[in-house]
Amino acid sequence: MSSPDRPLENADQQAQVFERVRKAHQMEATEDYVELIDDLIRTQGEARLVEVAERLGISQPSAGKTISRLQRDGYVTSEPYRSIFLTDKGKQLADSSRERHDIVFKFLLAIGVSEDTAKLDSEGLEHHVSDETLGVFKRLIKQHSERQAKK
Amino acid sequence: MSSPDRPLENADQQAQVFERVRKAHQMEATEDYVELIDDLIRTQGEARLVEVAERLGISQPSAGKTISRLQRDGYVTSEPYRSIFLTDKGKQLADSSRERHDIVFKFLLAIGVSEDTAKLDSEGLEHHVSDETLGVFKRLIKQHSERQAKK
DNA sequence: GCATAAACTTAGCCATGGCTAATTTTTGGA
DNA sequence: TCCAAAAATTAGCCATGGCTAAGTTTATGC
Ligand SMILES: [Mn+2]
Ligand SMILES: [Mn+2]
Ligand SMILES: [Mn+2]
Ligand SMILES: [Mn+2]
Repeated sequence: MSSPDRPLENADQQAQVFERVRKAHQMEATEDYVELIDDLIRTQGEARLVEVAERLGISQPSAGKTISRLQRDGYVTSEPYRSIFLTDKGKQLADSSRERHDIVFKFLLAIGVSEDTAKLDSEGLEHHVSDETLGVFKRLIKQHSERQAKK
Repeated sequence: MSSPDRPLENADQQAQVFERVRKAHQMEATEDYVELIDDLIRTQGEARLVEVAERLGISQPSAGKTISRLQRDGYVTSEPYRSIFLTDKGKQLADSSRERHDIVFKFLLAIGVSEDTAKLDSEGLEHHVSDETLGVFKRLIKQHSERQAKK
């Protein structure tokens, strides 16, 4: 019942792979928050903590603590009891995160995954896709839409 | 410079998406550890903490603490100063994790991603791929290998 | 305009997963 | 055999990201 013998790869190389995943996870909350805050500002005119917490499915104090960290790290500004604003740095990260998220989502649709599943999977996948892979995704999205147009 | 107006989705739905990502992250360390431990047992005859830590790129105490948790949760057994063994539950998780990891890796190769990037990306992506998406990946891997054979 | 409700903050708890320094146990070579 | 090196453990630190309970501020509706 054993799989084919994969020889172990070099230990250092493998360590670098795991290190990269840890780095991605470090940025994950930041990316999801700024993307969500930007969405709320666009559609509601402002981003309130209560709405951020509700959409993330966590408590207000939990969301508030992370917002404080984002402020500390220069992604957002916010005065006590007021709504949340993105800094330039935060807006830039929101834009690039949304773009990447959209590409992953559309790619999943293009290869035949359902809307619901694509929405679920892309929320986690987006943070682990390299630029190289993203480029391949974009190419296949384009091919798919061209195929659709021709039909 | 604004993107097309995406209306906000339902808050509850969105919360469920994020909740699913949090669940996936809860399992992530467990899956990576049991997969690695299984690889070490297959190729080295045993899994030593020193090797687990080296390959994850973390300190021995950090790896040891997580191994304790895996033991507490029934994935591994290990006596003090001895090597690490997988329980049936751990072996099953290792097998299914490796299988999923391999599918993601081979899928990336099939769509034209380089070996190095596929190795990097698949280590993070694997934990966020649903069964539905995995099925699509498998289909496309098969199509690709058939195309290769025909050529 | 005032009372109540909603929003937010504060305080304090917990688990996970990193770390270093110091100690203990095991192992292997002279 | 025994001693030094390697492996593992213990202790104690930290950041992140969850939580609840309780208090404060702001907004709302009568
Ligand atoms: Mn996103
Ligand atoms: Mn996300
Ligand atoms: Mn894996
Ligand atoms: Mn992994």
